[in-house]
Amino acid sequence: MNDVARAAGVSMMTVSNVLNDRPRVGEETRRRVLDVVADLGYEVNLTARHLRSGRTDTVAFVVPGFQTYFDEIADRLAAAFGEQGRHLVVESTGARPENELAALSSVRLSMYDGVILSVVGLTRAEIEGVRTTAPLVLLGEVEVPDRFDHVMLANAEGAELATARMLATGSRRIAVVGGDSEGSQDGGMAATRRAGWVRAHERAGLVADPALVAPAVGVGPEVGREAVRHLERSGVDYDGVFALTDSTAVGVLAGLAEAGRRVPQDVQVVGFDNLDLAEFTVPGLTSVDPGRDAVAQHAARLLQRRIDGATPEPEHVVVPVRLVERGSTRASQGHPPAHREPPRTS
Amino acid sequence: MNDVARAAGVSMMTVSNVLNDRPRVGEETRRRVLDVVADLGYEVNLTARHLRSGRTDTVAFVVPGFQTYFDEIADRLAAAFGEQGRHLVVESTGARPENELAALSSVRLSMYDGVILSVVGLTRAEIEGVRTTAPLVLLGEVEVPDRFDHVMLANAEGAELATARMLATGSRRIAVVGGDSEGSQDGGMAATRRAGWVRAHERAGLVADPALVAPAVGVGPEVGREAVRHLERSGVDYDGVFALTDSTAVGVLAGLAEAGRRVPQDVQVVGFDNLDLAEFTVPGLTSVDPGRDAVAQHAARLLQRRIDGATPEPEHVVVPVRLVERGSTRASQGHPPAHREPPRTS
DNA sequence: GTGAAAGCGCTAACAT
DNA sequence: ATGTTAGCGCTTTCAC
Repeated sequence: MNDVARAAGVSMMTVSNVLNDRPRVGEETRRRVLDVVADLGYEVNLTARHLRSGRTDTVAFVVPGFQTYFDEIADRLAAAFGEQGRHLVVESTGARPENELAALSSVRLSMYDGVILSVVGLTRAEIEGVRTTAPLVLLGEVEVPDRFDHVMLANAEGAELATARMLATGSRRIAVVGGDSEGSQDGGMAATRRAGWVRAHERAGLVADPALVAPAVGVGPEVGREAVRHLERSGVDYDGVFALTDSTAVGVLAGLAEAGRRVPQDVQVVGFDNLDLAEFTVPGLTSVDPGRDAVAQHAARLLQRRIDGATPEPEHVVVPVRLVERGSTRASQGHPPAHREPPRTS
Repeated sequence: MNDVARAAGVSMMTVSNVLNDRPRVGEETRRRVLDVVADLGYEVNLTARHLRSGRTDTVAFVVPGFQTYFDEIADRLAAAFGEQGRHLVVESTGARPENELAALSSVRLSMYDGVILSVVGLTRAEIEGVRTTAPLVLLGEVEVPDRFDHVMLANAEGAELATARMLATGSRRIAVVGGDSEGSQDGGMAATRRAGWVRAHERAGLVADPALVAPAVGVGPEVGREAVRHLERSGVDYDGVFALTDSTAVGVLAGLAEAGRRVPQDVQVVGFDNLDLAEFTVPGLTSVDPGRDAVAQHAARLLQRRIDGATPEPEHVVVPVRLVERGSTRASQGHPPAHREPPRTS
């Protein structure tokens, strides 16, 4: 930068001003500086800028693993922050609580203008211990202390919706399949969604059979297929499956196919997340849509206001869910649902 | 850090030495410093360290989009670099060439100890213009100048393998479905894989029908489903589909299901990438396995030696592929294939 | 509209 | 084994 300044016959300060599009620079000076910059191929050192100004123009999205669900959110976040000239980087904790905690340390936080952390493994107490004033938004289906901004899904409601839907079209033995991410704590996503499954039964005057809860760890398709295999082996009677995530549901569909069960005639299936993929399974997967757009939008908004330096009341957003119906559930009689997609035509 | 030094009664340099696990510090001094650090809750400023030392302990993986294919590579890269105490961050270019170029600018490169860039949209000429000595490894199915390290797949061979497999079990009208990522250049992945499809026909003494090439842009499932719909509408005869990516193949399977075509009896399907998902489609998807482990391993290795400061001859690695057979292709007679997975049992 | 001085927090190099 | 000096490249502050 010194070189540029000298070559342009100005001070470093003027070069800095030009490069940052600051107003009080003469038009001619600006041209000259830019020419020299182009000539010399000069590029600012972002690290030095960061050290001096505290700004990185980069936001981190820290996820438990590189997965489709987070991909779809990351895309939206990247778009939101891109509009304001900020970069998004994605980091993975590998679902290890110690890495989640590390992401909350000032060390890592200081690398970014702000951080959006998807929490799965930390206890409330561990989060409680976090001392930071850096812009931070928590995402995820766990309890977090009041003083943090937090975006989560209406998990219980979604699970209830999914279960009720299958009950409404005749299923009476609905298995719950799937668990939490590996390394996650109790009281997280799985427990909450299972509670929704129970409540749907209660509301219908039925009793959910605990034998139909497949204990499992993990959110991937292996979990779904294994659970179905287990159900088949154990000879338990079932005519519906609520998969805690779409990814698991994909495994459930594979398991049912290999067992020769027809979907939805013999067994109805509903997932949770409404991944883009849900439209392309065979049959199409009825799924709880968590409003990913809303999740990303809220997260971006909450982080933005922290970055802007405001210290508002922390917000705890619960994003509403809806059910998107596809071929893995039987057509419901009478009142057509709001969001059934048009039937596929050849 | 100054505070820590003072409180511990030592100089900043000693604190720095302790924090960096450098050898020449007395055991007692080390204890005392660490105590004070814990007491004061001091944490190093990574930016300052970076500015001074030039080291960030962070490596970037720049991808065209947050997608399953790259997720699976990112996981492996994160593991590889994690072992050496480096962080991996993933950035997306949105498949926009200008962003790929930006990732290659010194500005961005200087943020990281090294960068692995997955190229889809840049022309050879554009890459040629890149002047950088920063540790950089290029990934992807495009031509790149000799002076860069580059890891790519055996695309043509894989496509040939896929096509030949369907020819061997009776398909004679094999459609090619899928395109390049949006924003990518000609001569990339799609062209190369289509060439493999042609060559497989030639080797079998057959002629590939250009009418069976579905012109398409994009690598997602929509592309696959739309292509099948188009084939059906146009009344073209076909009894096999080579999908350029597994993601597209998933859409193909959905399209075939909605058209009432049985897989593999009426139409065989082979994909490319062997995503984890391929094991869970209905039926299971026969797919070309690009050796993701090898891709990640080579990329990590090549980047590592650059980071280590070596300036070796650039390497151009072509990772070999193999075919993993599942239910979307008919059983081959006679010589059983090396990699057919065990049949699913209930 | 432009420049000079100061310093962000750390570490390399060289003392001691 | 520990301390001193200097400076990484930029921007903030204040003066002109």
